[in-house]
Amino acid sequence: MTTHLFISPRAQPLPRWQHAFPDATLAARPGARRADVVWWMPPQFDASALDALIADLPAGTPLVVLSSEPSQADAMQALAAGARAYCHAYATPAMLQQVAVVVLNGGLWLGPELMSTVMGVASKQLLADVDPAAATRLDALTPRERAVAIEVAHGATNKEVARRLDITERTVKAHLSAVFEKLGVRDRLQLVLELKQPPASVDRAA
Amino acid sequence: MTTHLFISPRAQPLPRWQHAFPDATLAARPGARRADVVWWMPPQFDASALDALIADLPAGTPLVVLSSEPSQADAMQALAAGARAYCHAYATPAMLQQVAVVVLNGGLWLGPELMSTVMGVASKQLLADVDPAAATRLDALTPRERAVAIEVAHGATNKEVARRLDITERTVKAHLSAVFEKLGVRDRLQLVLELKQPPASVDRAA
DNA sequence: CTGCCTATTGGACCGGTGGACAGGGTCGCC
DNA sequence: GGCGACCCTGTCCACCGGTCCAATAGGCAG
Repeated sequence: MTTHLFISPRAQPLPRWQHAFPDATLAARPGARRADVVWWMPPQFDASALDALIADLPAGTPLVVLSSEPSQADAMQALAAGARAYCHAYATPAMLQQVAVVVLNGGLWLGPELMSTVMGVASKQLLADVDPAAATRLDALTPRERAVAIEVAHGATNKEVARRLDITERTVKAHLSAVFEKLGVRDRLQLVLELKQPPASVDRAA
Repeated sequence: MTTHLFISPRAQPLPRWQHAFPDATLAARPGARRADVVWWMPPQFDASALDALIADLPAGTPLVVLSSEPSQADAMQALAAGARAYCHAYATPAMLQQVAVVVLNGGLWLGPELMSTVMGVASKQLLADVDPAAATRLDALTPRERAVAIEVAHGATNKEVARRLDITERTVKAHLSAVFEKLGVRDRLQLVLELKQPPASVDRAA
């Protein structure tokens, strides 16, 4: 049985929530509650509150952000913070259940329009970003090392990498040390510079 | 009953496919077949073939791209073309079923690593549209702050910056804190990314 | 003169980082 | 079976990075 936790300042859960998930619990404020899916409906969108909420959630717990007035900007902030879905608070029970199914199975749910916007931008960016120079130098690395290197190249801390790759921070360090060694850089910052610089000029050509 | 169509050049379906979806049909070549979910496993990744395949699919039919050797670059191309999921061809039947559930409910399935990569990049890009703070540049800084920022952007440590500018390491920290604050970044790594990833212009008109 | 900004520095504090020891496991290859 | 990769985890420790608490001093606008 999957458990659902709705976090909302409102006194009563929306009827459609109960309709969709009769056994769901409701909390007025975020807490270190455990649940299979956490639904968050803030009175008004607050990025920092969302960050704090996600930080407190057990790793891997999917968060769905609900909004009575969805906006693209809010959705983006929600996704940036790590939410796995963003949808209308007054969506039909059937749709809420669909969303739950998606996030419970490791998916991302955004609704058609947002989805296409996100995918368009993301794929364009990543195609231009990961493909070119990086590949040539990264192929000396093992797949796992490469994954860590790419995360770091995007600015992630060890803790964040660990969370995203679902490994220990210690393991991240291990891979990272190997990466530094293989690429001949002294720290993560040099790694970023190495991967961002086009391969053209190898400055120690002297 | 949901119908599954596997498109693969191989003569026999993989056992795990049959295990996951006993009623699935197999086709060697793309065609205008109808199905609730289409799974495509190309002998090797081919972006144009993928485009053609998606064009022939009934609108709204989710496509899952399978790969026996997943790569981030291929995944990006698949997503750009409109695939709704990208996963390992030898994933467990349970995972394949999860993927099916996700895409059938309007979700996107990428696996944890790719997912975080995509979301990170996409949200950063889209937020830049919405949040002008992130687009702020060096001209908002005082001359001294700018000098420090540039040194750091070249990969210098605080100690190195201090030596080059002939000031105390402590002072470097002070300037840096101001820089972080003004540019809205959390640390030197984000600063480097901000300065390396230049144009604030997001050509999202398309 | 009175703020206000800028540049500079000090000390204390804490979390992030990277190296140096460890070890555990799986897999494929000889 | 051994041997070497790759992946994952652990502890200890020195160092770096960033923030918070200050303080001093010059320039500039009101």
